[in-house]
Amino acid sequence: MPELPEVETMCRGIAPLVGRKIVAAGRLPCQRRPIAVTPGPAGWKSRVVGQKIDRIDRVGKRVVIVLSNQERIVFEPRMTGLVLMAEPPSIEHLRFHVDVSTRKEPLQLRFWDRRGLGSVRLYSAQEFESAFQSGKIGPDALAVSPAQLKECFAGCRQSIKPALLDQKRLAGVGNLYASELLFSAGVHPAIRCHRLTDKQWKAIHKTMLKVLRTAIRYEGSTLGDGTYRNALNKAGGYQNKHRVYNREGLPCPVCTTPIQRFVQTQRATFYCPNCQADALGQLEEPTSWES
DNA sequence: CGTTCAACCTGGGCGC
DNA sequence: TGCGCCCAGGTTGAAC
Repeated sequence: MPELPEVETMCRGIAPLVGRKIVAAGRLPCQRRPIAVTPGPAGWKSRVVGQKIDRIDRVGKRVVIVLSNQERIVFEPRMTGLVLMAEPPSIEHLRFHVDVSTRKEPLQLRFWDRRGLGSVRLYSAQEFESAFQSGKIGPDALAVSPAQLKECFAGCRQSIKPALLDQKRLAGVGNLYASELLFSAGVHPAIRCHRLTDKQWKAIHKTMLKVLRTAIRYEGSTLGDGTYRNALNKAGGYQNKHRVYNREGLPCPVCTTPIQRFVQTQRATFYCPNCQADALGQLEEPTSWES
């Protein structure tokens, strides 16, 4: 679930931890398969306890805790992981925690993950540098200029929607926001990158920033299963603003044409066949993306 | 090299 | 009520 807006909300939610000192860290006993923690919990204590939290960064869809010794704790929520300071939705899915000291009362930083596809990893400064250097992950979706955005997809012949999900090209956009931003840009999700006009790239850039920033303001999207929560275990609000995602058959908010759903590289895509029509004839294979 | 697909997991929703 | 199947915000690595 968590895409850029949700992960950004997690980062902002745990900002009160900055400047405080870690007093304990470890994987909690869990009846489920334990979350992937690298290195093993035993190796954590000597490297983490006593360190101050200098800063909290976001790298694409990951939360990065920067410690005073320059090591990094990286939370990768994947589909259902949550970074919490509040009580978790259910205790049996709580798989990792860090206790952080404070003058008044202790705070806890927890990683909760229902499906357990996420991970927690501790990196040395050097390991972090090489793991997230350019080439391994693209520039952040909120930080690119229109020209840089186009450059991210230079030479790409893939359809735009699945291409937007490629974190090596551009970091942060996921399945939900890809559909939403292409709708706002009026661009058909199956048009191949190399056929997009400069005007369309500019529209994609503009609507990408707008959609992501607005979603951050609403603290992300909590879908029907209610899994996504901010750091204080509160649901987001952007799901009420979705214009095409999960709205198959419902009227387009602009033209009332029924929203359509189809599958691209195993992921659901939602779009309006009227607002995102192939007006410029850029779809070379008109039937390949159907059904 | 690009793309396709199964796999990693849990649980909600649906049809029968 | 229950069972089986399909679906889900992401990512990886193997197989074409």
